[in-house]
Amino acid sequence: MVERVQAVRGMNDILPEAVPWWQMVEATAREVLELYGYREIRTPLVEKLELFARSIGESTDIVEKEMYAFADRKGQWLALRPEATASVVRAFIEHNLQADPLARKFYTIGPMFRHERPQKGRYRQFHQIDAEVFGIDDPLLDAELMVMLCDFLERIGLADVALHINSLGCPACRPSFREDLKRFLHHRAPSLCPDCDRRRHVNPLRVFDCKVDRCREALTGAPQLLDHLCEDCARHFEKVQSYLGGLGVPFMVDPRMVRGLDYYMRTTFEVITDRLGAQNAVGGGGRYDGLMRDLGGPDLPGIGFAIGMERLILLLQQGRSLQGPAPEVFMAVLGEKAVSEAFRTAQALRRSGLGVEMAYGGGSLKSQMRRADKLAAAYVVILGEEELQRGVAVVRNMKEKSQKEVPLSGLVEFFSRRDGSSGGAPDRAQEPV
RNA sequence: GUGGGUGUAGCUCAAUAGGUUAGAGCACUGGGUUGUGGCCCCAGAGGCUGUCGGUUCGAGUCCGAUCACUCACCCCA
Repeated sequence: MVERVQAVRGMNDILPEAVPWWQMVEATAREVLELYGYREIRTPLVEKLELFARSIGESTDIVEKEMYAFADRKGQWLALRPEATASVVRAFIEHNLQADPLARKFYTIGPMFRHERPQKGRYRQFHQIDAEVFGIDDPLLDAELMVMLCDFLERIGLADVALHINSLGCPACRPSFREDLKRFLHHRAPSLCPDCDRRRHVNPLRVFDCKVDRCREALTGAPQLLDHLCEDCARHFEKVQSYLGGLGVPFMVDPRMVRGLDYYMRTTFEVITDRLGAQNAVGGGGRYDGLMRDLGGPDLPGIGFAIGMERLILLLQQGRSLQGPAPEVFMAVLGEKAVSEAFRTAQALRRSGLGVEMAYGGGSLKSQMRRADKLAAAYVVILGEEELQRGVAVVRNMKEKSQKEVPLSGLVEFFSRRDGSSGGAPDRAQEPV
């Protein structure tokens, strides 16, 4: 037997059955984000490796061991994007978009790549909905961004998720806190897990979200980031909270939430679920005011988030199904002579805007009816030689189980008259059978 | 990268302590009066038991390797 080529590990096919979910999520994302003034931008999947090393951080796991990096035919180091922010910032700088007063809020939807061991909710090619805003440091925007995220999640029908927020401080206050924390961790070093013992040198803040009990205990009495915020950061964070509170958006301050990309500062946030096993973050983001400058652009503040579409859809699918498009009309044909006329009729109906499926290869009327039923067609148009001679067709309403004869020349009109209510793809989530 | 679990029909699963021709449900195809769907009944098709090697008279079953899937660590969306 011939050996079969399989898909690359961790990279999934999205089959027609699942596509309605993806389309629903994407359409809702576009609708909601544009309501808040975001405009779509599309950047390449491949960038120079350097872009990610400089933005995400050389010592982060993503850059150190998870990137799909390769040299092209001319020896230039490239990488498949592991996230979207760096690319959007790059594009903003490259096209000098700060000159365009309309270009401040962006979104992009597409695949990202990280070479991790796949597991539930974590794949090597995965998809994100990503939003970024440049040039606004008003805490009102931080709040609006989170409100928008919650608004979106609510509209697609995701209820039981929690918004966690934190502030990571800024270059004015974080370094001194970092030193305090380092000193503290130095004393507790013997009781830390090996990972954290390493982390306390490289990225001490990350010790906070270690899940090992030992480490959690060792951290009691540790200096708190939120107590060390400078005046500006403290005021900023306070305003964010008060704006959120003002709209009645439930949130939780989580001082342990530290994010894994180096560029984050001040406001960070995550949307958490307890229904996805280990991968509990459905979406997350934060402020990155120094990033654009570090990438050689103007010194503009930035903030953004990313939503993991696979995780989102896993949650939405739990116990529910979403129906795909069904044809309005199924053309059933009897006898060779009727085929051409049926084909012509189907084409005329399609041009009038109806979805039409045909009985290819003929078969008994019974089998054709069965197929129409499986496809969930609203109507079956039956054309046999007998009807053909009289210039009519039988139109059967599958739901009503009623049928009548309609002149072939009047078919398009017949369907256009009852258009509006019956037409269109059913797009509603349904309970399982 | 590290550990655990699982690979039998398109899907979900069976197959007594190794023992003849590997079964069932769903799905699929055809039929149950001539040209009418869902329910029901009948029939049919569909598998080198992930792959390679080993033990044995004999392997779906035991052993090893490999690949894949899966869960967890790690990391993150």
